[in-house]
Amino acid sequence: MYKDAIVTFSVNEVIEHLTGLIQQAIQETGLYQDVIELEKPREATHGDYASNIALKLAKALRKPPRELAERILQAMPASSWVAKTEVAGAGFINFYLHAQIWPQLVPVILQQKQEYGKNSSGKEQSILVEFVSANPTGPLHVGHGRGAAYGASLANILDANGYRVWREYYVNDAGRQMDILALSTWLRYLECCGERIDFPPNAYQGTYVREMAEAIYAQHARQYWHDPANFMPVSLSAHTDADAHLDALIGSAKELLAVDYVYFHQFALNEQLADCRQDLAEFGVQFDQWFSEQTLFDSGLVQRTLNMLDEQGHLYSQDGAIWFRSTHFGDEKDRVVQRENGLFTYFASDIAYHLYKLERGFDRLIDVWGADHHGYIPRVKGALKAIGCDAERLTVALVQFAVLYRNGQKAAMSTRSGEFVTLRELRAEVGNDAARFFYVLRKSDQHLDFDLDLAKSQSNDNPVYYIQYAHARICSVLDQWGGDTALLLNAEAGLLSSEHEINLLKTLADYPQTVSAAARELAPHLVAYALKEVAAAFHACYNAEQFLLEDALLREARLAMILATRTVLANGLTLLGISCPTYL
RNA sequence: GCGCUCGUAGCUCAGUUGGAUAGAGUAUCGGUUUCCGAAGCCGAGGGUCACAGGUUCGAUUCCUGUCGAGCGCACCA
Repeated sequence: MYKDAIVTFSVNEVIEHLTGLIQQAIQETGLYQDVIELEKPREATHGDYASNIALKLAKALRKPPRELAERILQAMPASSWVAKTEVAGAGFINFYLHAQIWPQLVPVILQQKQEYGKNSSGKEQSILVEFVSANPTGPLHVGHGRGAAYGASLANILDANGYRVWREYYVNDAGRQMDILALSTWLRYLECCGERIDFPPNAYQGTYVREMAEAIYAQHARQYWHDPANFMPVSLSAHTDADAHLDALIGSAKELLAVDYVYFHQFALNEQLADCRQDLAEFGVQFDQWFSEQTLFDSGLVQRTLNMLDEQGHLYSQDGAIWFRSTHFGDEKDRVVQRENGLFTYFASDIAYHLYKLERGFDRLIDVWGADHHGYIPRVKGALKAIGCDAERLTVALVQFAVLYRNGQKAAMSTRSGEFVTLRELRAEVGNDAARFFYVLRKSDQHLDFDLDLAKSQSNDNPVYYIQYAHARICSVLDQWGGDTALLLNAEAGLLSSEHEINLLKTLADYPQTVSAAARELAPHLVAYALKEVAAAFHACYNAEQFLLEDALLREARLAMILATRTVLANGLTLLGISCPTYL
């Protein structure tokens, strides 16, 4: 019986117990309040938990809150968990718990191990998290890195909350940007052939394009050569529209190369996708599926989606294009789905993509987008509504771009110009762990100032080491002890009673609530902050108490406590995709 | 011009159904190791929560306005 009590002990239980006490007291006094709130006071001097119930009731009853609080307290049944109650401040009821309830948590954590902190609130609902989804037209940069770190951590957190999570990367392999990349590669290839090319300024400038061209030239020599005079008769002049010029070049390339154009297109796509995949894998970011935009066209789904919209009367023609009447669904203007030249817009395939996500049976969709796409939300949700889907099932999580600072100045970031810091460079400089942690330490919708010089020169000051150091310290102590950690499950945790010990145990007790809050708010940064709290409580305890004592009972109790601490640190770091080193 | 997101300590940021004396890191200053890892711990100073109104027992939090910042307003993705 005692054993059962141990196994189920949690903060949830404590909170339910306390709200139950309040509930009983309220009924006893003949009052009524449907929702009973319990909060953790900021100040330790305000108890372990506090209720504002009297303040809430005061308004309706037109009585002084302190007087109501006193009445409620009088009627409250006694509890073996509660050491003291008091009325404080404007009319708060503060609860002070017996410190001895917290050590009960230690064997719970030691038993649950990597399961500690998880819950089943997701009820096996399936949820698709789409993130990164950068165009495969060049290396990932540090802005993509933030979306990757956020999305991957979020997916892990949702998984820990009992959702069935599907991680997906949407590959934009069908659009104009890919054509520009294919063209860029071919032009660089012609340079390899010895031609002098007037390389368009709005084509991809990065050195990786040259590298692809060189690889193709090394393998196929002049097989794809064509005389530039045949397709670049006039260079770009002031009165020419740059985009039109680029499109004309793409058209010429397709005409001259014919099927060989597909080779360049595919080569560039495969190359960049492979690079991207490897980069993310090294960053600890894995996907269940890389979803090709092209397949939406090949399967006819885009056309079918537009037909659905058309049948409902949501499409119309104007100026030679076909428009979706998104203004009927909350958007500020109507949007083109098929251009005058017959090509579908990105929006058209995106509607099809979102429809298909729902058709695949996912209960919920989360899109992780760069915050610069926020204006895009109303039209996607509007389109879902228009084809009869529940747009509420889609949540768009916006991630602000990381703003880079180099030499105290904002660093330019443009894929086209090739002036950007890649994710790979960042990882090499500060390490995967520091990068992952730094990315999710901020609320995702906040701008992130990423000082490269600071990150590079003082990577040891990164807060991730504070947490990893706590983990390593524990490993070190347990290692010096040398005993069998499995035996610590039977330790007399009840011997833990010092202020530092209790404080540490409370941070461990809070961890499951953090995991569920992080899922509810789609906020991995909550986990990062909670881990800092755990580490801080541990470091303080470490400096105040000795672990490797002569007294076997107390020694094992404390070792059990730090083993539990290590478990929580490891569980949290794992959610954030950060390693748990045994030494630093 | 319109829309979205923001404005918290010198700096970078937490603070979530509105709660008590607004917190942490960093930087600055002062302590701390014959002892399990000092990448640690303990302490000090540092604030008109951009500004002005409003809602109420109570506002950093909700509403309105002003100022300031970023982003968006394509037959690009």
